[in-house]
Amino acid sequence: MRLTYWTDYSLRVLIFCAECESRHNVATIQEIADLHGISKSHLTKIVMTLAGHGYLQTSRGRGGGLRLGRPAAQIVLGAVVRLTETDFQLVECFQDGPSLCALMPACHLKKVLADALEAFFVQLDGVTLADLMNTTQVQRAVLQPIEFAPSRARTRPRPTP
Amino acid sequence: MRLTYWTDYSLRVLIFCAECESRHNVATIQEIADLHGISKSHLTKIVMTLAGHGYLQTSRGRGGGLRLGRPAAQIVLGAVVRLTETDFQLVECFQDGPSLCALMPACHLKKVLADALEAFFVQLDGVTLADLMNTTQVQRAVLQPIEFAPSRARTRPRPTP
DNA sequence: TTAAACATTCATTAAAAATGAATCTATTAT
DNA sequence: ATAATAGATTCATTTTTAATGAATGTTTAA
Repeated sequence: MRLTYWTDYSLRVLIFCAECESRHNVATIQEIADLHGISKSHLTKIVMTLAGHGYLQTSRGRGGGLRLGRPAAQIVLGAVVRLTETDFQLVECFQDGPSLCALMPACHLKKVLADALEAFFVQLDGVTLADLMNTTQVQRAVLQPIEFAPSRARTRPRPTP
Repeated sequence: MRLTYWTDYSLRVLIFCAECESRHNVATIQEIADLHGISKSHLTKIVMTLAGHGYLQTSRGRGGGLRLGRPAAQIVLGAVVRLTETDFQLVECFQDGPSLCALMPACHLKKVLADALEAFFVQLDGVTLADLMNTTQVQRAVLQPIEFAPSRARTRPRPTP
């Protein structure tokens, strides 16, 4: 039960751009990539997805860069996550088509889990990018990237059952 | 944003056992494995985890098998999923220790996502195994495994962004 | 006209989940 | 007793897919 780093970075890009926006600045892919210690080309793909759906406006050439495609207050987190995350098949029975699980179409599990997932998004739908920015600390982080982001710790500990 | 098949099968085992329970039967790992087309040894590990936490009682030897460790009405889905799913790090900033994301500890993202996750579980905490069994269709599926479970379709389509 | 910055394509790596083979141990029906 | 049944354990492997970067192309403004 994770979100992907794709989604993670998508959100970070938006947060970064929202802060730049408030300073009437443009952000660049390079500087965001540097801030988080990932490659420009990888982050570009993430940016392109966001731009393709109107969350960002990009401009090329000198002085180019990224700005929000709409006001931060109109960027709903639930919508972003639904976009960047592509796989919501919580369990097998979420799949369309002929039932794969031998218990299907018997049990209520699918509906129960779908409701839970819905509750997850209802919560996120109540938050906009602007809500995330109500702190001066973000500003500081964007203004002065204090330390280079260390290499990610990717270990997912699985406690012995 | 998936649950693991580990969790999926865990739930199926409980559903199966709940149905057997209502018929004063014991289930065996072998028959559940056969029903879903997976190996006995793999399913055994899943069963052992559930048994180790009191959700199942196992008995060896002839006539042995599985029964619920407590009444179905007392088995809360949220608790089961919290047990079987081991990784709830939605995004990197969920990690303990020194902040990895350069925006930390600035933004509210962690709290927002944690709230959404909480909403997910609140929903699941409102459902018990017994709630899943309120259908005669489950009974039928357990009684007459009509067709052998086909090999799983594991493809996760990722729509081109 | 050059440097900056977005854009695209291709290939690779790494992390984890998913899974099974083989084997051991306990229990009970005969 | 003992053979058959069924859970329990260990070890290794396979699959999947996310994560990532190299290399290269295209646009635009200074």
